[in-house]
Amino acid sequence: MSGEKILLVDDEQDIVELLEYNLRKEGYQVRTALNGQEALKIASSYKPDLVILDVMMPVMDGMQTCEALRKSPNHNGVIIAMLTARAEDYSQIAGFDAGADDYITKPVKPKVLVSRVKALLRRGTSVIGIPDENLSIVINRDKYLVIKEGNEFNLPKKEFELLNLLYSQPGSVFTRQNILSSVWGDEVVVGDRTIDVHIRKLREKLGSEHFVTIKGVGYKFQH
Amino acid sequence: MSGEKILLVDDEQDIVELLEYNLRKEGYQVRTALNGQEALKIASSYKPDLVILDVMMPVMDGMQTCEALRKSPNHNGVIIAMLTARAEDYSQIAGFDAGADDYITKPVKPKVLVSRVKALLRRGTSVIGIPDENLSIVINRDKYLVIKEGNEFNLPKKEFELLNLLYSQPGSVFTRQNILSSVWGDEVVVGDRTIDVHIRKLREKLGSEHFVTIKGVGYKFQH
DNA sequence: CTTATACGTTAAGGAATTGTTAATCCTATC
DNA sequence: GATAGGATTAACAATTCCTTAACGTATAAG
Repeated sequence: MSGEKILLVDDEQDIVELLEYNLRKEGYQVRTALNGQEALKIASSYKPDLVILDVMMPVMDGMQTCEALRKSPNHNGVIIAMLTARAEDYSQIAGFDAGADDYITKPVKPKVLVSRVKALLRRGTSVIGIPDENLSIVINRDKYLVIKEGNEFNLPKKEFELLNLLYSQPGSVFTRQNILSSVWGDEVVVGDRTIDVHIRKLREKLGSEHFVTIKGVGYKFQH
Repeated sequence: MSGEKILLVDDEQDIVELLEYNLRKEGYQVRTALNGQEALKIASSYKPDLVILDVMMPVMDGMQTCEALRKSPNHNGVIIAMLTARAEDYSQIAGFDAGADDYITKPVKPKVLVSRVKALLRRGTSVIGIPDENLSIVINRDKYLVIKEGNEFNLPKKEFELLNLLYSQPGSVFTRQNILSSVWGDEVVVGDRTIDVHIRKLREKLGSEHFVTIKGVGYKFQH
């Protein structure tokens, strides 16, 4: 048994206990949280492989939590499963769009959940990368900080978000369209050269070797 | 649009057509089969990235097909989603035990299926990135990279897309017409020598042994 | 051998995309 | 409402890449 780490987040104590018991029985490490805020706090030190998130929660709901996790570079590659009582389409789609990997409807029987978890982790483990070692550039999203070779930088908002996006999947190309909708949002219209100018500033501050242009396609970050 | 290959297997013609239409609209390549036996036959040449399998089918059901696919070394890493009208637990578990990656209950609305497919492939593509040792040339579409004997190449857009097309079905011949409409699009008109020049550049960079001319017909890629 | 047809090669021009700079427009904060 | 830092734009430069034209080569048919 591999003992992958699972973070289980639901505001209903009964459900949490039931599912926790069943997951532990299968050999997983389990920690729990009662809302999204608590979940994020735990996740930052616990580094779970899989997060099971209830959609309906007080304080911070599953969707918000999911987005927060996806945006955080500390949780790169984490698998997220959403748990909800509502089987309606729009909520499923919203869940996936927030970056969830799976969507499980409540009530869920323990055996079913365990099966689902197994399937997710089976796929996931091959993805989970080698831990980052001496990376020259590190992002601290909480503090809105970039650390390059020990020196801290304070980037302006847009630059930071652009960096954060590219950094979230180092090596992968983001199209201009991707970048626009992630950093600027779909409704905003900005000129053609706006992205370039921000890229330029990042190159100036962090070194142009990290930002690769794929002409006609987009940009990517590399360490 | 990435154009991953999906094999859709269901014995109900109506459902197949509906889902096929919706998946194609999202830019996926789709082929269909009406039972498991047919599915295996198609899969062996088509090499799908994702197989969507109905559980209840004549001739060879989804479970058997799933197991067969998992056992076959030709379909290493393929993602399998099961589709069934029954939401009961035991069938879900049986499905997962046969090695399915996801489980979708019918009736499924097209939008929901598409979301599910996206989530599955999102996770899947990052797995595909691990180079297959035996292959001298590997394409990583996310990173817009070609890896030849461990060395990474950054190809210009058109060259990359041409390679990507030929590479999608190694050994199969693509006619000039095929190539033009896939890489350049149907409305664009380009001169007679344009394709040749791009092929030449690919041969220069990756070795001419990989690009075979079939005179009067077209080109094919071979490892 | 000649001719026709399809593909190969090369280099140059132009088209398209991106880089750069500086000025201007915002927006939050005092 | 003044100010400062950030965001955006416009104009132009630079670069890369795509396409083409012209010519070369190969193969098969008459």
